[in-house]
Amino acid sequence: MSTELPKQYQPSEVQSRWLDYWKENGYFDANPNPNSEKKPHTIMIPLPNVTGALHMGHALNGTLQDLITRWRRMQGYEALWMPGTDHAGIATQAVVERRMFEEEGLTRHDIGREALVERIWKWKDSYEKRILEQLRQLGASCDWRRTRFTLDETCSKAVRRTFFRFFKDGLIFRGKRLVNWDPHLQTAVANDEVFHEEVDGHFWTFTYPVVGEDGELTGEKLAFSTTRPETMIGDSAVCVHPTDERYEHLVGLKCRIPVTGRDIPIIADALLAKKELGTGCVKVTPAHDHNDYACGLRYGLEQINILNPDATINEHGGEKYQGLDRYECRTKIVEDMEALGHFVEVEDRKIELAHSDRSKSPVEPYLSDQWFVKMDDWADGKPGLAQSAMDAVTDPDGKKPRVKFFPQRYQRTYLDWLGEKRDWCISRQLWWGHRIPVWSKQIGQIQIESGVFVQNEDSKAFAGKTVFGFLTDEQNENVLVQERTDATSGDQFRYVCLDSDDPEIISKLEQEGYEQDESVLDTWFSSALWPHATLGWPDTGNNPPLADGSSEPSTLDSQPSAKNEVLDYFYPGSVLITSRDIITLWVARMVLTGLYNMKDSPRVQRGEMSPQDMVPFSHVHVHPKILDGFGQTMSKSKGNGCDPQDLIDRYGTDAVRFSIASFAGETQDVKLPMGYECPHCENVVPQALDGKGPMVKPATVKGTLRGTSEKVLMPCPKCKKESQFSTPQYDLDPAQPAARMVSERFEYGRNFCNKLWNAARFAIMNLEGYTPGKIQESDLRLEDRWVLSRLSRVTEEVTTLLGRYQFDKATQAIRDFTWNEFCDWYLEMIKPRLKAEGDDGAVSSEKAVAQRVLVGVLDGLIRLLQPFTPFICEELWQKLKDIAPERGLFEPQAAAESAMIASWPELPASLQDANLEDRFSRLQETVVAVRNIRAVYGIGPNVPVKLFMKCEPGVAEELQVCADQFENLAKTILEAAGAEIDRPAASASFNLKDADGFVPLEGLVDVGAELERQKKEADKLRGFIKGHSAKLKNEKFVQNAPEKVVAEVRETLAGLEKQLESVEAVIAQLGDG
RNA sequence: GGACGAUUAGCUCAGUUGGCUAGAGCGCCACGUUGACAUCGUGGAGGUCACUGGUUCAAGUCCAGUAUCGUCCACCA
Repeated sequence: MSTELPKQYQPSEVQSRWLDYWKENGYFDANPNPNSEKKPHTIMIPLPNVTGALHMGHALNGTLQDLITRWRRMQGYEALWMPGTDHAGIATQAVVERRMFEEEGLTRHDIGREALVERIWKWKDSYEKRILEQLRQLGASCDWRRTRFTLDETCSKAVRRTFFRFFKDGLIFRGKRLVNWDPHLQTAVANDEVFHEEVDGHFWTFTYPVVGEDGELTGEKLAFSTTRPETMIGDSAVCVHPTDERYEHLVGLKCRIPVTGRDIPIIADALLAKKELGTGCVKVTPAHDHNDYACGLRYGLEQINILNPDATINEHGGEKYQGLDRYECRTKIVEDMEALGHFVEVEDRKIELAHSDRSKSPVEPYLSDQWFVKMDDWADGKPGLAQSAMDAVTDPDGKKPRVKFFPQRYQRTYLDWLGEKRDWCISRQLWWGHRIPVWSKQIGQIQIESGVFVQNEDSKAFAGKTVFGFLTDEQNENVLVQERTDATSGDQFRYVCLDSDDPEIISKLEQEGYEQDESVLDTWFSSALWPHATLGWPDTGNNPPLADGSSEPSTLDSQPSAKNEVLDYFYPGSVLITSRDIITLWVARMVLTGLYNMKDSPRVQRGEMSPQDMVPFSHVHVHPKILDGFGQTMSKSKGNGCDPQDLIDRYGTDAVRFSIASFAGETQDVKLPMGYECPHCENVVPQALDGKGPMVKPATVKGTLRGTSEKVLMPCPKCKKESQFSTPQYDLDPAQPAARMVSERFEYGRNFCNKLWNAARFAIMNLEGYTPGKIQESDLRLEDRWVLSRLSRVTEEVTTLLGRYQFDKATQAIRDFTWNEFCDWYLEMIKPRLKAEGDDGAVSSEKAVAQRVLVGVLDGLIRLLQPFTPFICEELWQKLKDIAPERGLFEPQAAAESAMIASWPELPASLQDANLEDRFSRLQETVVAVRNIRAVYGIGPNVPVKLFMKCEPGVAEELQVCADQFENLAKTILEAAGAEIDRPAASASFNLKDADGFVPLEGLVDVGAELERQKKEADKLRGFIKGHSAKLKNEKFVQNAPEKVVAEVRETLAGLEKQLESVEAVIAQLGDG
């Protein structure tokens, strides 16, 4: 039989083979299994955006999810890891629009809604494919059959139903919101598409005349400052601080805007006005400033929009200003104010002005109509959506919290944000996304008295918005009709909300003059539904279709009633693994929509679960972020990202996974110094800070990547030859040489895999003649018992650590065991037995035992490692199966078909033997001490030395038992051990806690050097002794410290003194010559 | 501005409820390639635990403050 394994682990050969094997065998698939002992374990992927390829953050996120999924699967759970991608409205549309503009000079208005959406679908198809492939390459054991996309039919149904339910429950309202308006492109831009730039501006101070209670000017003037005088047209108030004595007497009066003649109230608001700033008085323009808007809501101020979409002044400017550009208007107003005698002064000032990323032109805060979901509680005190999600974490009923954060500190982020209960603006003026399922037409108009709101019983919930009437179309349960009046314009509308995409209903509506809302829903609206939508909700009568469109066969043939078994079985989910930046936007919303939508699901109706328990996951693990070598977030705009594929190709998937897991601790983000390896000369060019080195600095304009496909070629600083520099932002041109990313930190994982590989290689080479058989306790040697004790302990530890999501510690525990215990000691110690020949060349009985324990331990180790490094484990598992298909500790059993479906190791705790481990460390310390002496005196490893040990008889006996190991591990003959031993002449010595060792080195020992060495040792001991005895002399310590601690110090001190005594004796002898 | 986190060896990080001599990996130095592994082995050097106070018998660990760095959120008349 050939057991030839290459000397080095070759990941690329192994990886594709096992990916196919796992897939063919359906090992990743998870199916409802309610009638078996198996329990479900559900993880929903934090759906990656189809904006671009995956980066290192995804690699970390994916590795951890796969680790947990594989672990739980081995533990016997029906483990589902649900994959899928997010349409990512703004980001994706922006990238496609930008590319289209740069390559073809086209804007979306040139090609129209339908054509743009079609183009984005094509983009989505290509990137979704790439993303899923990247995940596969990482070894992700997702149930790929169930892959979902937020715009697919299953998810769309969930979106429509949720919106409809919200609408019906009065949770959806229409309101105004200030958006960042790009007048050039005539579109709203998201916050992250806005950059701030300092521009030269002016800071004017003007006055408004005060109007008395009789409506006449009092002669007093109120001074204020502004950088945007044109917004005067839209002022609704002037605001001062409530405790500002200068203005106290004016609050409640009005003042007049000189250029329009309109009177506005003088109000006092502590949040808006700051006494010490400027004149202490500020004008309030709710429709054109974010702070003023909030103030306007607090005081019920009129919101006056003064701009047309192209940023010219609208009808509110009156004859004088209407039609002027906002900047022309600014000049005009300044002139007019001056002419009217209300100008005080002007100074030049640098102003931080918001600019649109796309058009690079200034954006204006612009009041627009938007849809909202109410987050606040109900007027009657019934908890609203936000409160329900908070309760799931804080557990007000004193039961177990239903959602728990790991690490716990992150629950604060979640609670603080939800606690604000801010209404959720769900509409976006985009074309890529779920269209808002509401059709409307205007049915009239009523006059609304300026500045006064029409109040009704929902006033708290709908502050600033008004609801009139609520009709339901009784013939269609999926049609809701509502009539509402716009609180600012007085326009009356009838809205029709549909939970249907039935073209017949829609065309009927449109015939009657109804138009569908142009906006689409916020991306987070659909991703909030991810945990239940992917499982087929709201369809509770059928299993969700699989990704290829086929339907999943029922697993419950006996059950005649149709039901959605998938949703029933896998919801509520188990754990969400994500990064901290979406705790609010995503995690919080998944909890609240999950509770809301699932509160009346079949399991609740059947009484199996309470509505409060229908949370999407019971654990949230928040993992660290990946940073570059300078501690900066990796981002597109900085160009410092890394495609995980570079690392996978270079180090192997398992190495990348293992390294990543070892980085994932509870506190620190992961700093990854990276470099680019020149394909010509292999020189590694370190990644430099933004713009200061050979880092790929993608062509940027004002801080943002131009998402073009242009290839950047850069010369290597050493060999001067050009190559592409890899980045996740570009697809590498295969025709050009590429400098791909490397990072020393991944050698950790690569080296570990290689070590494991070689340990297994050694085992396999020594398993010739292996026969399965029961391992008798009495046949076990010291090292066997020790390795089993250690394996049992480590297994327990890793299991606990994974349960707490402490991946760094789990990784370290496994590595330490594998390398420093299994390889360094156990394998070394069993070599003699493996070499022992039996009679007639047959396998000797001691060899047979060694083989059985070895293969049993290796088997356990591979299983322990499978979730971390699945590929190498599968490879070794299969190799091991060829030579030892039946194996195991104590009782041999047939090995599982695949490592990934083998059971998670559980070793009896009775194997753990602290006393034996202590004895073993004495052996280790002795061996190390002898090796040390060899190193110090330059005695080669093959020159035999003798060892004398002075110690208690009991210790001596234990040393004698493992005497053969001294020879094996240190080429050392234990000549004698016991209390009566004296230091042989011309020997080097060492001392342990309970023994002194002497190695006679006739002719080899340099007395002077040895004396030096021992003196140094004595000094070290004296230092420790001083510290310890000082403690004991301190009465307060002896009085106050726990007895146990005092006793420990005494014991240690005694030991140290004894050791010092031995060393001093040696020194005395050496001194004598 | 608010919240959270970090600051320990040249680098990247561990360090449990305060308690024996503060650890690991990489890098460095010396030695070592005939049988698992040079992606290796053996041995070694290397730390004023950011700073200043405080609590305590005892502080890397707890408290207060300072400095620097980072993340998220809010915002910048």
